[in-house]
Amino acid sequence: MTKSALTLSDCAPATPTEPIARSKAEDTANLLKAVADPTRLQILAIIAKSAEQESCVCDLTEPLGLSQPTISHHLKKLSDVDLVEKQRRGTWVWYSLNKKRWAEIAQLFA
Amino acid sequence: MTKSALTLSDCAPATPTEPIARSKAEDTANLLKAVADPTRLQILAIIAKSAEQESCVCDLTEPLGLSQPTISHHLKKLSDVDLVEKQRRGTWVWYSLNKKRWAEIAQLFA
DNA sequence: TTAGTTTATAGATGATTGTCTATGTAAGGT
DNA sequence: ACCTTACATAGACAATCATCTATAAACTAA
Repeated sequence: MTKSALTLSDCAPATPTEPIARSKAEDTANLLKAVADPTRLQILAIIAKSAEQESCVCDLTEPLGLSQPTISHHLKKLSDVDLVEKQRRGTWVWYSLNKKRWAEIAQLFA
Repeated sequence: MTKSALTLSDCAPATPTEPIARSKAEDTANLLKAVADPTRLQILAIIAKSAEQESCVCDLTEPLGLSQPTISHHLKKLSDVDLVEKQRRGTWVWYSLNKKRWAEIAQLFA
């Protein structure tokens, strides 16, 4: 069998290792769920486009037209799967992309 | 500004084109939602691994331990975003990957 | 300490989703 | 025609989720 373009082979349940494959599929799904939301895609795009490749919460509320707690909620989702990193500088918290994690997603579809 | 690794730039809301960027982000999110589910990841992996790179519904129910309607439901989700293609041969319906669509996802994270 | 600013958390709510059972539809065989 | 097999659709239900308002927490500056 030739190697397929799909790099999700381990998600397939071979009978003896079924629970392992399932939990791996769940991990991957959790990561993808974090990016499978229009608002979070916009957040990531804004961060990537911004001058220093980082944004604070207050930079995001106005362009996205959402409340501050909602933005914080989305950033937490992204942070929970390690797709963004946060850094406090004084009163502000700056969020930036974790490019390594981003590349891991790309690898899933390579 | 150098080109970033993020290829989702159009999701960022530049003030005058905000609704357009939003709808593009929604389209992308819909595509990603289709793969952001552990069962559907397993389905895709099983199809990719199988001999002729295609599976019928009945090939999936047992290894995944789910009912036939549930499998059909997931295949419809994948089919709705054009990630799998269906082909009826007699009583069976064979599902295969749409590799072009798969590559489009890869491109999002390139 | 007090006030002001920025971010996080808690709780509520309506919408979406993954799953099931029950039933319908399509195709093949007797 | 009838039965069987494979798949799709409809409806129900519990769980998850995106959003809001209200409030707490962290930090700065007088």
